[in-house]
Amino acid sequence: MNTLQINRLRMDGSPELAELPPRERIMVAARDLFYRYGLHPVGVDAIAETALTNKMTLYRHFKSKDDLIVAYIKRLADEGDEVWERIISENSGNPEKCLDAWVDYVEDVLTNKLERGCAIANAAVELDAEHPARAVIEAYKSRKRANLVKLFKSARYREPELLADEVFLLFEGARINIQCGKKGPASRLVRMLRNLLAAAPRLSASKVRRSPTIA
Amino acid sequence: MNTLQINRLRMDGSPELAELPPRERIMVAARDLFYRYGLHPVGVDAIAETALTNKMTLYRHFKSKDDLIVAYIKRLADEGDEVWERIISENSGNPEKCLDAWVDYVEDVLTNKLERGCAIANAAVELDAEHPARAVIEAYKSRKRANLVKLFKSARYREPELLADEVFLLFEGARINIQCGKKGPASRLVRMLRNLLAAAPRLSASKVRRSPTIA
DNA sequence: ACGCGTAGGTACCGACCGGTAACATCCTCG
DNA sequence: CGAGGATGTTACCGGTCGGTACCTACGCGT
Repeated sequence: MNTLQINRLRMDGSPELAELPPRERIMVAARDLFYRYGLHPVGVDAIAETALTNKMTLYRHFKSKDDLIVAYIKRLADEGDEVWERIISENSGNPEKCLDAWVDYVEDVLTNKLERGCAIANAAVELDAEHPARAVIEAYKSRKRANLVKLFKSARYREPELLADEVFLLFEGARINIQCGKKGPASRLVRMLRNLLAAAPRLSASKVRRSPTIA
Repeated sequence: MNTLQINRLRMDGSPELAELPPRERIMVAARDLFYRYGLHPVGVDAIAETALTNKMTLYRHFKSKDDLIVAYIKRLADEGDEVWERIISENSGNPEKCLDAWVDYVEDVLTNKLERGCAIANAAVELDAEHPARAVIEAYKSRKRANLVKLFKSARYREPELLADEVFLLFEGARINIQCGKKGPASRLVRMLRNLLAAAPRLSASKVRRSPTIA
């Protein structure tokens, strides 16, 4: 369709893109197009054009479209990890602040007008069971869940594993459900999350010498 | 014996598939292929062939692939509604039994070896915002959530809307997350669900004359 | 000045896809 | 029996897709 035109409009306003090295431009373009339109509908030509280059250059940096998809997923996973690390470091590992910051982040994600679900989960829906990107996806998702467990432990929740499962599934559910209507349960997740985290039972802090940190 | 298994049996030996009318054969084939491989990767030729017919007959019953996709989604939605109605009717609208039966159904779904998430949610991931099937999808998902609210109300939960949102998102999250690894939080959803439903506060039953029913 | 690696541009290939035309066949019902 | 409608079969069209060959042009270090 007019995929290219729509996207070129949006990319025009970014003067920095033209100054990035070709491989990076391709990554940026792929990230944008794959997320907005899905993996299958977006062709390599469209990515190359959006990246202000051509298909040949794309194939000099990625040996196939599948290879580019793997790189795309890895990039997403890296960015997700960075977001988490930033949340931890910006709050000096203080569990309460981290919790608040993470919920704020969730709120940001869910209220984003362009939200179309978790790009990684969406990719999992589109990719068949044998695709090399699946390993990256599974590792990432289990890492995310482990991060929550660690945070809940440091916040001294009584059942950090259970709480992590719950919070994780709620978030995942919200991100998939938002694609089935913006006014559904997803729009109420943040409130649920704050209530849940406030109400979940914790260990008493009486025996703690110093305030625990997650980092 | 849930619907998935029933349907898989129908596909496996496919003894009766050959005796179905062409349009129905196409619907069965589309249902199987679309779910297993996604909307985009499955071509109309493949569907026709699986349906023991050809592309021409397919196009005599559906004016386009998109039209077939809409019919596919509608069929899924109808089947989902039927599952719910069966749960209600088979338990005579008794809220407690309905709750148990629904959780059992969830367990069936999540432990099915072929589980690849909610077919309707997966379709939402693959379809762009203007696709005619989206209306069907949104209506279905909001109906599912409404069903839960009604059930929780009749079971006299204190906050049926909140609980419905929570349970709904947990289930949705589990079905998407199972595609990112079978050993993740999704595998523990059923236990979470039973605990949640057992622990959630209810209204006292003192003033109730007769046992309430959902139907 | 030179050479070399990287990038841009164009043209092309074979495969596949959604969709259609035209025709043969079969079943049913009058 | 005969006619009409639904189905099967083949071939085809135009477009797109992933991927490649080939050549040019620029930049950079020596």
